Amino acid sequence: MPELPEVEVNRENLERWLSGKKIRRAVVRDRKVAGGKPVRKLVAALAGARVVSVSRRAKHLVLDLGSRGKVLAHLGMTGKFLLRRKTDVDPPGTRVVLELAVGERVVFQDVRRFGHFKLLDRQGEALLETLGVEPLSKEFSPRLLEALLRETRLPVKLFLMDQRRVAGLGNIYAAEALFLAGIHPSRPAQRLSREQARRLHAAIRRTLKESLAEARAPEITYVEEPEAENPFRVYGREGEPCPRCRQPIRRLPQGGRSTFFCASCQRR
DNA sequence: CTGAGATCCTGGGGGC
DNA sequence: TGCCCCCAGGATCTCA
Repeated sequence: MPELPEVEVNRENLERWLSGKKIRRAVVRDRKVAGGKPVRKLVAALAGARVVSVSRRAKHLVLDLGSRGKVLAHLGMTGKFLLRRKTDVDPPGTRVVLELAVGERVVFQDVRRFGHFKLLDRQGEALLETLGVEPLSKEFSPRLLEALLRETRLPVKLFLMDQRRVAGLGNIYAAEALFLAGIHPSRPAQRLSREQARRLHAAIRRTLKESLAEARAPEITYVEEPEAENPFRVYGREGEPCPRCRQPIRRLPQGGRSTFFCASCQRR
């Protein structure tokens, strides 16, 4: 579920909580997060390290520990970083604890354990190098998107989810962007017109920026917690009326994932 | 290269 | 109420 906007908000939080701070001690509660690599090395690198900065590349986070190296973190499906104070209990699913000042700690929580928190090694660097263009960067122009689309006949939905082409979109924002652009998710990437490429470019930026703003907004907690309502236009709305034409939203399996779209606004 | 399917993992929801 | 099954999904791998 965490895609670019959610990962960016985690980065901003970490930057605030950790940048310039010293990690007194680190505890890895689940060795799986370390990606099969020795936990001792990770813990040793973290203990006593000062965090220089926290950056993001697509859905990956990089904690710069200066001379101690770097940590590569991925939120997987359910990962998030939380700030805990003295008396707070670490939430279920806590995988890593970074102790800061007395009683203050940053926790990596990941219930479903798809996430990673590991030292950035050669392999990690190689992985980062395979990533495609950042969709919110200046470099990501309509022309560049058009050129990338020309490279493959993949259905455009799968194209958008391929991190080696455009990096940071997942199942949700790929569907949302295609809806905003009025493009059918099965359409081969190669066959988008220039105009469609331009619209898709604008739609990607819009949906990411909107969600980023939303994710940044401090959550309002009500006494009686109302079920969070679905903030998306088509995602998770099978059978509900399309916000534009009122026709029912349809669900289409693609690459083992569900794509939600409007068959009337997004023609083949 | 392309696309499908399995895998990892867990909690929540639906059905009975 | 309780149990089972299925689903969700990011990344990666195998297979046709």
